[in-house]
Amino acid sequence: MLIPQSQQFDIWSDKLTIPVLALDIVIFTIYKWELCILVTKRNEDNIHGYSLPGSIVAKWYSLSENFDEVLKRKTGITHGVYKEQLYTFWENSARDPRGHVIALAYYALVKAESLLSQVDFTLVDIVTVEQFMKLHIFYEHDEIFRYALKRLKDKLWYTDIVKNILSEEFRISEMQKMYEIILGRSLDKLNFQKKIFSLGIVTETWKKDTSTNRPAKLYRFVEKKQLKFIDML
Amino acid sequence: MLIPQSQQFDIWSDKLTIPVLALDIVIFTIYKWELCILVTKRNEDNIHGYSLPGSIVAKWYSLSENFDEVLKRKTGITHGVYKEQLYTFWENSARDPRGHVIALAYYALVKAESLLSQVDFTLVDIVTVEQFMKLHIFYEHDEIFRYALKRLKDKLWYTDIVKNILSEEFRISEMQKMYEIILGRSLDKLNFQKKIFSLGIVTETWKKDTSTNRPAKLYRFVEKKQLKFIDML
DNA sequence: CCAAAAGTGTTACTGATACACCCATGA
DNA sequence: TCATGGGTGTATCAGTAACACTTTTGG
Repeated sequence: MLIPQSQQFDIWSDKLTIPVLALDIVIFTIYKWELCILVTKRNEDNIHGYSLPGSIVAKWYSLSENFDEVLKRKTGITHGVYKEQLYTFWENSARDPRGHVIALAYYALVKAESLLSQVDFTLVDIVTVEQFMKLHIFYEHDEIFRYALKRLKDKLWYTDIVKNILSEEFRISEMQKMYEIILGRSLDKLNFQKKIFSLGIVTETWKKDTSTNRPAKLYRFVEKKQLKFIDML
Repeated sequence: MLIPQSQQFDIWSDKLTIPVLALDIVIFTIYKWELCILVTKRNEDNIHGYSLPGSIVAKWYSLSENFDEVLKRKTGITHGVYKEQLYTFWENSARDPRGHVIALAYYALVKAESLLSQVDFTLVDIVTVEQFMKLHIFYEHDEIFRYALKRLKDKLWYTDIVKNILSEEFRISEMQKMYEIILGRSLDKLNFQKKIFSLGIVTETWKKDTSTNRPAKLYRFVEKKQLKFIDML
C-alpha cells in the first residue's frame, strides 16, 4: 500500500474536504514513586512548549496498529503497554496552526523498567503530573491529560488495570502504594484490602515475600476470563 | 470554504494516505411506551439491510457542527436533541466496501413529539430496540448500538439525562416509567424516589397534577449549575 | 365504596469509612 | 526488646433492595 510521496495528495490542501485525524497518547508510568507522563518538546512560531506524543493516523491500518506505530515512532516503545481509547476532540484552528485537526486521544500504562529500557529520550521527556501541570502545553493536550488522569483514577476501582504496572507476584501493600500514587492520597490498609478482594481481581499464591521484617503474602492477578466485571470494548 | 466539486480531491483515492472519518448516530426516543431508535435503509451489493444514520465528517467544522449537519441531512431533525460522543471505531475493510473508514459514534436523545414533527420518514425508519436486534445491520453498527444502549442505561443513575425526554414539569411516576422503559425492567416506587432525590436532580414545583384520581406532586429538573456531579466534557 | 394511583414505613443487607490493636520478624 | 511493616477486629453510617401498608381522589 505504499505510494511514492510525489504521488500522494497533500493532506493539508484546501482541496481536501475531509479533516486530518491525529492520534495523541498520554503515557503514564510510575517512576521514583511518582506518577509521570511522557511529553514531546515543541517549538511553534518560536514559542517553546510541550505536547503529548502523537501523529497523523494512517489509512489501511486499524486504530490499534496506528497506536502502536505512533508510540514506536514518537517514543521508541514497542511492547509491554496497556492502551485504551479516551475520546475524540476537535482541535479548533485558533490553537492548531496546521488547520483543522481531529485528535483521537488514547492513554497508556507502562511499567517504569519497561519504559526506561525502551524510550528514546531524544524524542521525549518524562515529567511528573505535578510538573506537567505547570508546563506550557500546545493544542488542547492539557485537557486530554486531565481527562486521561480522571479515567485512570476511576478505572482503578472497577478493573484490574493496575496489573500493567505491577510485577507478576506482589504484596498487597505494593498494590496499595500504586493506588496511592495514582490517586494522590493515602488509603486505609484494611479498607483497601476489603475493596480489592471484593472486586475479585487478585488471588493468593501461598508464597511469602521475606524481604522485609515480617514476611508478606504474595498475590497475583486472576485470569481475565474469570473476572466478573465486563468492560465493553 | 466551499470548493467546486471538480477541484476537490477524491476522498476514496489510493493517493490519499489518511482515512475517511464518518459520524454515525444512535438516535433514541421513547415512542408508544417503547425505547426506539432511527435507522436508515440500505442496499449494498443487493443485500438489503439497515444502518445508523451517518455521514462523512467535513473539514472546517467542529464535531458538534458536523453532528448537527449529519442529523439534519439524514433524518431531518434540527433541534431539541441531546447529544453525546460514544467512541471511535475502526470499520475494517471486510465489512465496509468503501474502504477504510473510521466511525465516530454518537448517541442522541429526542422527545418523541419533537422527533415525529421533524423526521423525514422517507429517509429513516423508527424501530424498537427489540426489532433492531433482529434486523440485518451493516458495518459494525450493531456494536455501536449496544455500546450506546449501555451508556444510556448507565447515565440514568448519575446524571439528569432523562430530562431530554420529559416535559418541563412531570410526576415522579412518569419519570420512573421512562427509566423502566429504557432499562427494560420494573423498579420499586419508593426506592426509585429515594435514589432520584438523593441525586438531587429534581425539585418540587408545589403544583399538583390532577389528571388522575389522586393528584400527584409535580417536579422539575434543577438548574445545571446547581448539580453536584460533574460530567467531564 | 371501590378502583387506581399516590405516597410512606420498616427491616435486612451490603459496602464504605474510621480507628484501634495484635503479630512476626530482623537487627 | 524494639522498630517495622504485616495482618485483623469492630462500630458506625449511607445506600440498596424487598415488601407492605395507608391516603386521596374520581366514578
